[in-house]
Amino acid sequence: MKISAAELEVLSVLWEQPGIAASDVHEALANDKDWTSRTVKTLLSRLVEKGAASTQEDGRRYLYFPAIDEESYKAKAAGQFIDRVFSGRAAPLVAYLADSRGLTSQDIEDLEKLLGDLKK
Amino acid sequence: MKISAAELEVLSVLWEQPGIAASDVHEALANDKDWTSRTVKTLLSRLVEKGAASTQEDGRRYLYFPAIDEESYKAKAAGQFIDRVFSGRAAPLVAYLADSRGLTSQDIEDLEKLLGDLKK
DNA sequence: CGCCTAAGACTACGGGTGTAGTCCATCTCG
DNA sequence: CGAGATGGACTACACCCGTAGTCTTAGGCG
Repeated sequence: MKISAAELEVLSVLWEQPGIAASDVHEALANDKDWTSRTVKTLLSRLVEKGAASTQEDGRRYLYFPAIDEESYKAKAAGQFIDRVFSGRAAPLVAYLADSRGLTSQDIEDLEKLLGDLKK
Repeated sequence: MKISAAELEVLSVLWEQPGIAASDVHEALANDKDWTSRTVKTLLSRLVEKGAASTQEDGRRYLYFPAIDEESYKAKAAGQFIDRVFSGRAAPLVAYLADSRGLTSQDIEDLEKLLGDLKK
C-alpha cells in the first residue's frame, strides 16, 4: 500500500486525532497546507480506498480513523528510504543529516541513549 | 529538481562511473534491474532534461556525467525525508530502523564515532 | 557499396498524484 | 417552509513515472 506525500499529511492528522471529521481534518491542516476542503476529502477517500483509513458513520458524515499503524508504517518507510538512497546503511544517513542541517542536542542525546541500549 | 526512484538508480551509476555511455549504464544495471536499453535511455534523457545529468558527445553517442553532487543530493533527500515522515527529528528515525530491521555492528560503530565527533 | 545494428529523438500509454469541480441529498437557519 | 451551506460520490485533468515502441540516421562489416 503506497501512500503519497499528500496522503501522508492527512494520515498524520488521523494518527493524532483518530475519529475526526473531514472538515476538522481540513482545519487541522489549514496552517500548513493551502488545500480546499475538496482536496482534503479526496485525500481521505483515497486513504480509505487504499485501506489506510477507515470510516464510521456519524449522522450524515463520516468520522475517519487510521487503519494502519503509525509505528510500523514509519519503520517500513524508513527502511525503504535508506535502501533506496543509502544502500541500506543507517550511519551514512545520520552523517549526512548532521552535516547538512546539524543535529539538535536532543537528537544527540537520544542517539547516545539508543546506542547504549543497543549494545547490551 | 525531483528525481524519481528509477532515475536515482541510473544517476547512482553515473556517480560511480562518470562519463559512461548509455549502453554501459544499461549493462551496469543489468544485475539488479530488468530494464531494456530503451528504458535506460529514457531515464538518462529525463535526468538530462531535469538538469541532473549532462552529456558530452563522443562520436555518434553521448557520454553521461552526473550534474548534481552526490553528497548534497543525499543530504537534501535525507532532510526532506525526515521532515516529511519524522517531523525533522533524526533520533526517532534511527530508533525505528533499529527496531524494525536492526543496525549492523558496523552501523553502531560508525554512529558512535560520529557522535563522538559531533560532541566536540 | 549496401544492409544490419546501434544511437539518439520522439511518441506512447496506463496508473498514480496533486488539486480540485460538479451533482445531489440533507441539515439548518431565518 | 424555502434557500443556502455542507456532506459524500463521482468526475476531471494535467503532469509525473515506469516501461517501453517507432523513426531516422550513421557507422561497421561482409
